[in-house]
Amino acid sequence: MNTPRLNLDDIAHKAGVSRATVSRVINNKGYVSDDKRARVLQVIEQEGFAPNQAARTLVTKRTQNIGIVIPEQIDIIMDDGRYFSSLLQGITEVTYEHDYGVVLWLSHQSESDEQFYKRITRNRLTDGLLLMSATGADGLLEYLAQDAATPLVTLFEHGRFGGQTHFVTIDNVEAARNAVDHLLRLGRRRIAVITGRITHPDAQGRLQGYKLALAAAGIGFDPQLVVEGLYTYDSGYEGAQKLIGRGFDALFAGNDTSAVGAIRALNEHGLRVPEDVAVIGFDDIAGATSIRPQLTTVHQPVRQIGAQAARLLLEVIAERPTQPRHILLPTHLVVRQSCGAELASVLTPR
Amino acid sequence: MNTPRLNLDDIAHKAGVSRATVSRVINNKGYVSDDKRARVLQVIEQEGFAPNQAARTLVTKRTQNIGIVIPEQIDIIMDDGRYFSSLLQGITEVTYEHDYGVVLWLSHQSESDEQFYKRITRNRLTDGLLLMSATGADGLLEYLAQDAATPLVTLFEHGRFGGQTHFVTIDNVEAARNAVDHLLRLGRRRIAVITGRITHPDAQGRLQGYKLALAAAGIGFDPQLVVEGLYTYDSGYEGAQKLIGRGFDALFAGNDTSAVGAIRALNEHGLRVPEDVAVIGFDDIAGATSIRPQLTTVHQPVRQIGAQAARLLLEVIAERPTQPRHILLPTHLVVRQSCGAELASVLTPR
DNA sequence: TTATTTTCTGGGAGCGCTCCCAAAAATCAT
DNA sequence: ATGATTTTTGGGAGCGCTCCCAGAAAATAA
Repeated sequence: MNTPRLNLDDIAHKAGVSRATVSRVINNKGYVSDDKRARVLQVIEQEGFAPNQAARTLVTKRTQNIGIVIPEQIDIIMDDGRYFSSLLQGITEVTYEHDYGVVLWLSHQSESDEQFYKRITRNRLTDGLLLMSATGADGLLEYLAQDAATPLVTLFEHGRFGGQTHFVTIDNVEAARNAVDHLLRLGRRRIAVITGRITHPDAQGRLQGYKLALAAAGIGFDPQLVVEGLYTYDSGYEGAQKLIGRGFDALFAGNDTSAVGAIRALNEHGLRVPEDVAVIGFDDIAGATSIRPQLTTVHQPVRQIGAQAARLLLEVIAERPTQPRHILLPTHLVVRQSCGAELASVLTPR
Repeated sequence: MNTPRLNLDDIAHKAGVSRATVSRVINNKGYVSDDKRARVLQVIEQEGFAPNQAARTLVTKRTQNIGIVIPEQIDIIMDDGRYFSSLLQGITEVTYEHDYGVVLWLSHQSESDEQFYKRITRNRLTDGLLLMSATGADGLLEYLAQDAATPLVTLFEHGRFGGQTHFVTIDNVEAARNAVDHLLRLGRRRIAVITGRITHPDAQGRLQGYKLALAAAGIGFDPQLVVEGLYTYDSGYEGAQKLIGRGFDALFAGNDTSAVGAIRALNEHGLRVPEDVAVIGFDDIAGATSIRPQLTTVHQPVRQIGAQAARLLLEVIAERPTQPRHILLPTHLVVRQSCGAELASVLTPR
């Protein structure tokens, strides 16, 4: 039915050389004379030949694939469409360069972490895995992290197994320090925070950055101004409600979604943003520009995170390092309206 | 370094049978006595054995993978984060059941349609492809559609090669008919439309549904009330501007994004939504509930679209039908505020 | 020149599986 | 009982590749 595909022997025959020589040319290793190489390359080009990946995998034990593991609880993807596509673009940008394929693993409602883990792992379709961060995927991470045979890089630092795996994340401390610093420079002095779940390294880092900024400005830390949230709209809304009455002129939210919730609560209590309360969020989700006031927020270099993670994974696959590698990427503050920079006399450009 | 994985012979040996018998058990074909089958299954279970996929692929020529092809111009994904993840969940729901893997192909800025096509096609990592709809991916589709060796299903009907490929889409005619009918039942009589690019089957179908609804209500079709848009915010904004002055009391937008743009324009001209103009969008994007008034819109069964597409692809892989198969999925109208149903006396429940 | 090293080449084995085929065992028909 | 069928089993070939190894050819040294 289908024309059978050519194989190495066919190419070898057409080029008047042996199968082994063709293999050497394709893999660019071992000795092969210039004229034969040229001849082989020409035949390959002309026939549009590509070696059979399955046969290659069978002997080399390498699939030239990485897997992206997406636990069902893909919270952040839900918030922002561009997030996932940017990440994917970053990842494939690198896999493309290195001629790797990408396979996707989504967990399925009906399966346990263990089943999911086995499904991913058994068929050996991949040389390594990229685990998308998701709260609630701890069980899965545990399986994955303990399986030394499967190179693993996580996107963002993960709760329990945090430091033990390779990961790429953003510099949360610095990002938060910067954001809070911005508020301070705008003259705000009572800065409240709605954090993420505080067991999470991200949330911890952001809180620490907040403290550092205050300390640098000689302002005491007031635990009354810190509320733990969940990165959800509702937790932002409720967090702001708790804070009202404690007296604050600025709010640093753990993420944009909770910032939006908080702004809603503030407005309902007659507090204007940014006049009465300056607000800064985190993530720079797509919706950040469509709410009023437009949200000042910390922009994450999502595409680069993906690219770096892929790059790191390929390194791990090649080098099998024993020490965990961690990459921190810088963020930048996107100043819009909610921080009140436009109102203030002291402006921080850029 | 790594413990070598077990192979069929190992399992055969442990179970006291031959390799061929183990294969028969695993693939559930051919004769094998009950006791041997049981013995083999037990050993497989106990050893956590899974056959080497590469070796299987090598001989069967089947990869047990489908590919999802995502052209760079992933417009709709950008609009709505839930869209892509829902689609993916639908797809993987089916591949999971049928024990298929999913590999991802994103096009890369620097490569031509032809290069992308070859990259996807050469390595033969997949048994078939799912092409994500994207305006501007016509060139790619052309390559793919002409390659009879690669089973292809497109998500939504695609412009030029429209009917020639297998596809899954929604019933645009019916959806639009329904939406316009809703407006009519609310007493609106002058219903304007901002379409998508009219060369696109989706847009054509929606326009046709509009006409059918008008005809059924005995209302003449006024070409003055039809404006071609591009599914973008700006085109919605501009489309509404063009319409203003032509006299209309309702607007059916080609999608939510352009509906939002249109509402903006209407408001700027002092027209209230829904009091002066009732608006209905299409897609039910995540943001539809966060704008004011909340958008009445046509909800697409995204997850089902993904699932059906995957199912169809598996069928095509198995049966290689010569006639193109088309699946139309029903939509439903989500009544919120922008259509003014709350104001009207005549209400259509559901 | 011959001996030695370096470069180049092809044949063979084997990765782990499926599938074909022939033979053995069990079942049925006569 | 005997032969004809049906069920069950294992061995062998081969999918297309990489890699090892032995030998040929070319380059260099003596």
